[in-house]
Amino acid sequence: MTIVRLGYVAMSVHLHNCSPSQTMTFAQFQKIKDREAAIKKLERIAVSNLENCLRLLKHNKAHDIRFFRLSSRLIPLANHEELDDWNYMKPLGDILEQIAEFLHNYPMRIDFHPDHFVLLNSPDADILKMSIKTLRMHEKLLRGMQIDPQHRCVLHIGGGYNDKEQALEQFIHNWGFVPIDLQKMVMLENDDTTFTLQHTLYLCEKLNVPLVFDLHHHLANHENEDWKQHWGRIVSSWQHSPLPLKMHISSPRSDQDFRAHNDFIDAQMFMNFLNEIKGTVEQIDCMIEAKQKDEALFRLVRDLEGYKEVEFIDGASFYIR
DNA sequence: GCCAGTCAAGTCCCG
DNA sequence: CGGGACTTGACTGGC
Repeated sequence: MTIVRLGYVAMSVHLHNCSPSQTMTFAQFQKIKDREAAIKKLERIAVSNLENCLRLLKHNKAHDIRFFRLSSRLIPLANHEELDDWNYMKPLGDILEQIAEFLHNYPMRIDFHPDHFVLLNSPDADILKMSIKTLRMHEKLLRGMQIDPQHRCVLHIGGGYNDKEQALEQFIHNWGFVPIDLQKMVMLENDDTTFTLQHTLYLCEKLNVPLVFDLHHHLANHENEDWKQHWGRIVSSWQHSPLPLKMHISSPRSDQDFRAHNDFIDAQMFMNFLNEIKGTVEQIDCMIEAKQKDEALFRLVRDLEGYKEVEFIDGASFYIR
């Protein structure tokens, strides 16, 4: 028997005017002559994004959802080199406190997936530096929400740079330059174009990092490997984590456009997977990555109600026997 | 009010 | 080596 908990990504198709990713580009920023006023505008956007996050968390509570990925675009231009003097955390104290209080009363697994330009294996020192800076922003936000930062940021390994083996070694080299507290935040995910499950396992085992298995990516990018042969290693990568094993679940948009995310999740595909792994872990948290966001989660729940081996605990988690 | 184009970022592909 | 595609959601500008 295994407990399965479902989550979704960053925004809701049901909540209107509730984007947690409102933004301002650097070009727009520069057009505002009064720099102080421009920074004030950035701060208003960031506060609004976090207020919308709180609305989303309340929406999650109303639907029993206890697993959620926050947008990584909460603070526009937070890491821009021209805004180094801006203390972006200063105006966020109050709203972060409100989120912390909400999460204290309704515990939820919160994590981040920093954008794909956070590259810890870059051979370019400036890109590595910027990546570490972005991880630091995530760490500050987690602290502000009073969330233990351990294993909250899922990253891809990074670029292939014409030599994957070398690129993996570069990751290990660069890891030494990542502060220990930021190392602890990281989880690694197999990607759909470059680094396969085996590549990712190699790094995860070497660096003691949990592996977030993305089944869809694996199907799009593998070298004759069967994920089932490696499942035990995936589970083991979580043995020192305070959090349950985490996965990404998505369905292909079409055979022609296989890598793109579908609006919804194919329930039969998901059940086939769960039937393979049930009993191997106590609990598994599945992040639903679908274009229709929370609606895809709700539809999946409805579809799963038809399976006899599924017994629902609440609106977003169930036992599978 | 809608649709097409633009904006961020770094990688990768093509010529 | 340079330009364009890729990806994603938000936003801007034209009509």
